[in-house]
Amino acid sequence: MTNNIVILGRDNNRQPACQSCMRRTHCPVYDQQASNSIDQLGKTHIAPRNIRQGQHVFNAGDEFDGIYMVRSGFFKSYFVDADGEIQVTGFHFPGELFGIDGIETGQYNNAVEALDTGSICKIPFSFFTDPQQESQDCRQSNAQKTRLMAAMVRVMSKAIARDRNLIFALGKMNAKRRFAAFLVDMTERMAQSGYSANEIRLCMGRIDIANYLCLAMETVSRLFTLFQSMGILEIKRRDLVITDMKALQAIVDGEPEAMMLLDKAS
Amino acid sequence: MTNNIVILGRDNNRQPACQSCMRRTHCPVYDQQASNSIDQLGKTHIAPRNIRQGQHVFNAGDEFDGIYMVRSGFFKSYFVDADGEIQVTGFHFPGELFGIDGIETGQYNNAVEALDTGSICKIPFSFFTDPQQESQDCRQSNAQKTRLMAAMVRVMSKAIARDRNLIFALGKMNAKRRFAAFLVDMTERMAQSGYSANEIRLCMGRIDIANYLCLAMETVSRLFTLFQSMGILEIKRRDLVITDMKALQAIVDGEPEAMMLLDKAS
DNA sequence: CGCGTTCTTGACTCCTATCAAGGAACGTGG
DNA sequence: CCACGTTCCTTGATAGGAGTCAAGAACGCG
Repeated sequence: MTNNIVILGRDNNRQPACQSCMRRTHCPVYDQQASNSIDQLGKTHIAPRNIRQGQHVFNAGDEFDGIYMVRSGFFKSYFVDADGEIQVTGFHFPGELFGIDGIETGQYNNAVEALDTGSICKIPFSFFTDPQQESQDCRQSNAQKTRLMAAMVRVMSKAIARDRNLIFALGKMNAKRRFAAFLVDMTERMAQSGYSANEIRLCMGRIDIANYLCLAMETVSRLFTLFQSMGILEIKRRDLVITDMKALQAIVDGEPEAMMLLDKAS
Repeated sequence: MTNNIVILGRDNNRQPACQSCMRRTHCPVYDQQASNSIDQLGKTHIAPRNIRQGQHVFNAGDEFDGIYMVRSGFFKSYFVDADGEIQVTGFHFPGELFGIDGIETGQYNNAVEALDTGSICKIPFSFFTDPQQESQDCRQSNAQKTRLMAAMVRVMSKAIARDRNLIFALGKMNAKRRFAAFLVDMTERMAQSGYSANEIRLCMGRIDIANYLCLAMETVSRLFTLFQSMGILEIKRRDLVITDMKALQAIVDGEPEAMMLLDKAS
């Protein structure tokens, strides 16, 4: 059951998976400028892997051996603290990368679990450390290594920026604002992944949302109800429609009028 | 007043600053294996700069042009949010690096301010992007670039790990535990910087501590008093002596007995 | 010494967690 | 198709932790 790797497009000998990948524009390996080296990469290394709901891409403590890209489906990262409690550290949408943490320690710090059926690509660590094996020419190797390293720095930089936002949210925002910020983040990233921004199906349950935002599940539920009563959104189980994005953004920005309205509605 | 750059050791023509730097073992530029290339670096680029209390190393929004190492003194990072409120994002001790954030956006996201008089080294961004200018040989250039990139990845990785800890602290710890974790972190890093671990002089005021931990200043003050009444520490203004490190660690770990004692003492 | 800054302490309020119960959706098996 | 159990979600009542407001104390500096 653990070995469910499927190499798409191999049986019928089509072009390598990378060429036809919907997410190639976001991929640090795929380079539009130099498509022939990519062919080689695509053929030799990048094989999508299908994952079913609840299955783990990797567990915390597993040896670090590359970063991953989401081709389809939704994933969550979490770790288990000393007390044995789960802490959700992020959600991953199609086109996004994960698994960069732990490059320093040599093992992943988080577990990553599929929220529904999806598929992912692994970019092996060897791509970053010894791209020489792909090309013996020093100059070309150098360029490629630099490009991949730059990609990695970009991923880490984004991770840092995202973490900083979360720190700010956890520390300085109250529950309402934090929740609003979460919704805006979700809609923006859904839109970036090619979905509708206003009408989305949340891929995670209330418990995961609450855990991620460091709130009680009941609080999250109440906030959905409150926002709905204010005409900001419509929620039915996991189906979400944002009806007043402007108001939502005003809450995120902490605009006094918006907060007043919120307090009155409570 | 802004141009207070001092190039140490230039007037009397001694060996380059890097060679005699107390913090060279922590420096990503200084490489024990290849000292001759370092000589070159030290002579051409790395010049310590003195900073007085309250002065800024850089401001948020300044163009990113390198990362910094603390040679002496203490610094704090902070940014100003949309509401105009300050958020302290970290403290920097001798031997530590800062300024890595914003490499992606091309400008620093945080301002960094000296908490007392100190000195810093800037490692110019060009070191990371074009080390060719240091050596024309492709192979050597490649090796050097890889080393520096690896160093940068290491710094970013550490920043991510530190941020994750803070996220966990903000989200899942109550004020007492968070405060205890802060004290442990401070003592550990002071020890790493070569100071005593038990007896330290806090380089920042209550307001900065409170802001960093996302607590009210009054709460921080009360916690000092509480911990002192329990015999865990002695505090007099900014002079701190940890008298029971074991108990402090027990609070950080959230051990039930320790928390019980805390609640009773409140 | 007087003044401003920094820190401490007290009283009170409010936000959010917790505890508890009920309701709605979903899968499964009869 | 319905009964059933399970999971997920909602809603209400209560309590506690940390923030806020306010006043006073200690320290440093001119």
